[in-house]
Amino acid sequence: MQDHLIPKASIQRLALYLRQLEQFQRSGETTVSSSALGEALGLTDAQVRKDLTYFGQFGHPGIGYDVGELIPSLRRILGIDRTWNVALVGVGNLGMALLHYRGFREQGFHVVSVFDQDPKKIHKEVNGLTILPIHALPEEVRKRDIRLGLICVPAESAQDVATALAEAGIGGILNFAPTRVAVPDAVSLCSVDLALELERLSFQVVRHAQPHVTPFSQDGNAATGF
Amino acid sequence: MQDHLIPKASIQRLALYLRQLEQFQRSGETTVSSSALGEALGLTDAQVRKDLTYFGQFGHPGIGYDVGELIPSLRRILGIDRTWNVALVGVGNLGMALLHYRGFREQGFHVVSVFDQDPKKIHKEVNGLTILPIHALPEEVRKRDIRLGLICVPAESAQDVATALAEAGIGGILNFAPTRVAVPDAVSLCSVDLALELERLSFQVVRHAQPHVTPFSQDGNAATGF
DNA sequence: CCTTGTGAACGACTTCACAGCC
DNA sequence: GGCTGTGAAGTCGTTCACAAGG
Repeated sequence: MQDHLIPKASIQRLALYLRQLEQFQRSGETTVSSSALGEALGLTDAQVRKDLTYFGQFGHPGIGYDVGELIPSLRRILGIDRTWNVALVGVGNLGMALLHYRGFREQGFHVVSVFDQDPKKIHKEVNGLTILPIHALPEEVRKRDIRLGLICVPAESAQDVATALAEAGIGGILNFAPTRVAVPDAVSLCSVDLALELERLSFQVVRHAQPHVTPFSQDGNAATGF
Repeated sequence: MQDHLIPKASIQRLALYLRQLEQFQRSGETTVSSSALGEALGLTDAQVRKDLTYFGQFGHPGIGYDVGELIPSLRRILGIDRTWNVALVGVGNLGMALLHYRGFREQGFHVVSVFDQDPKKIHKEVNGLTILPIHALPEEVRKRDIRLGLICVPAESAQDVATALAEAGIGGILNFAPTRVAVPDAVSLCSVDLALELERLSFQVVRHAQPHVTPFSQDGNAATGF
């Protein structure tokens, strides 16, 4: 409804809260206060409360937040209360790694199709999946109900792949190629540039600098005064 | 000098500018205006100028920025006008991938030592490097002048590894484990949580939402009206 | 006592708009 | 005409501080 009044930064932190709540749950906590949650993540209590109230009224005054109640709520809001079928394009070093990475499947993201343009790789098997040529994308997306795509190709081909994914009707793209790609409005886009992260780290070290102590170079610094 | 007046967001964009400038250089451009640079990255011209002037006076009024002049300046500022020796801890799927990832070496980051705690892996060779036990860290760091560490272990061991790296005297850590780690002030920290990125993407798709069109889930959206 | 939820105050970042220079 | 560098204005996000509830 009033989506766009929600600060992007707050949205970014949602998944972070979920992570931490799951950790609290494993430790046997049944209830958590905004200050406990904030402290664990390097955020203020006010920040936590404000963020959460953008998405609903989850707290119980005098008590805090019920862990077993908040976790499913956040999962539903994030859209991960179900599984997502994912296509992976580019079976190089990085693509191969992501294909084997367990963290994705644990969160309900299933890589169900892999693509590459190298004729030497096409039709080979990796991790139980047959590598397909890019032109098979539209059909696979339809047949397997694929909603997300991972771009793991070199920078030069990233835009072409993004366009192909968009035309195949994908909903969102996670781009690992070290370049900016443009997509139609109907497609959501996130990017992770691994070398870029190291460069930022390098800068911090050179400056003897203080860090942002957070997932995603986002934020949530606490013990550090930059 | 007056480091901390520089917005963190501007610092984050520095490496982005460098990327784009290198692309312009490959296309044969010798000079670039703030608006051209901004457009390519989804930023306003004013933003670009303001960001760059935090670090020096690089522009030529009436002309723009000299590509061949700005690139080395940015590289020096970022601290990547030389190579960095890097230690990688955790040779699982992700660690293995990052070890083979060319993007790091291309930017001057050399993985020179790899560590794991699994006795079955120790002393095996990967990519020309012998896997060492964690307790060999301090000596390796000293002998090989290692300044940066990559944490590619599961969440449970991430904090221990971070502590070990810090104690070995490393300058900066790039954490890929899906958990928050604490480090002493003397150590810089960046984190990349791959599954978290997918969760954020999932949210955007579910909301039919608009994206941040940028590296690093940071920012720089342009053609998209969130 | 303990907590949450929230307007109001504050601070940080971005954009505007123009002076100065090529 | 072109462009950059920069104070001033504006916008956005965070923190404060307190009313209301357990």
